[in-house]
Amino acid sequence: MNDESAEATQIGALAKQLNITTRTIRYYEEIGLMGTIERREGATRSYSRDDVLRLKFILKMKSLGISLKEIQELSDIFDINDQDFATITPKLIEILDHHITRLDEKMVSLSSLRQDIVEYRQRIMNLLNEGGA
Amino acid sequence: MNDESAEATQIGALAKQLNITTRTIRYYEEIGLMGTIERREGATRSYSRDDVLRLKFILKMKSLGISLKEIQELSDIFDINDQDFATITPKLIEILDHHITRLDEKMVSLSSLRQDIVEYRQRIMNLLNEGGA
DNA sequence: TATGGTATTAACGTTAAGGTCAAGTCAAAA
DNA sequence: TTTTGACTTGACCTTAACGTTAATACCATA
Repeated sequence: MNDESAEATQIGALAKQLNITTRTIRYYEEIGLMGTIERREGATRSYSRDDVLRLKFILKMKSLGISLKEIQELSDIFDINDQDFATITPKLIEILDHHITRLDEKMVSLSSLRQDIVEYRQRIMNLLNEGGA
Repeated sequence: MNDESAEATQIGALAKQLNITTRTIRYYEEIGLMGTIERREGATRSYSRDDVLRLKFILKMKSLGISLKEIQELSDIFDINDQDFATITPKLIEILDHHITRLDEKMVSLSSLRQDIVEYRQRIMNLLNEGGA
């Protein structure tokens, strides 16, 4: 029960806590999303409180529909600036704004698609009625 | 210039006409979307007017966001009923309606996602302002 | 006859985000 | 001592809709 291990978590417990699989956590590390994770006795990953916060942040972004590739951009800034909140915030805002714009575009596109389908559906119904009359 | 070849098209010309690639046309045949295509001299595909109509229908469905898998359901009915319009129409309408429903759900979901992002964005801005004050 | 243009099939490559083995290590418990 | 349970890396599998390349064949033209 020393100060260091008191906070440190292993991958299995962390996965359970966040309701994801260990594969997912390792994958995020694999693609460079998690920075460097310390190893116990050189093998087992040991997650510090900061690591956990970072992972939670990644999951939060994901839940907002941000792709892992985009999260990587933020993650890079995390690495460079060592979690300086004021530094990453502008980039974060930028990404969120960009995403909002994309969502707006997507909704317009879906709405137009819906209209097309409804019209096509109507034409088919008309054809069917003409044929039956 | 006999009656049969007058209508028949080769794959390259057809692709150019519809602005898709030959690979796409062969792929549709590969996954059973196109039924059986006749071969000239046993090798080269020869597309009849009906084949072209069928391909155009597939592209129309695709442009409405219907997946190839869903189009297959219709295609199966095409094969069984030999292009009987009145027979495939109910299924077509059903698929279109289903798709409209899915679009509606998707739009609701995107809208809610947008709300989440806006709120998260706001919280970040607040944090930044508090930190700066 | 050589070249160019079209066609054919087969089969691997691509993207995203992990899932699913396989085979191995290591420590605690029975 | 053997088994269990957690961890490790590596590597192939998945979905959709084709793209791309390879190797081959046919036909017409210069």
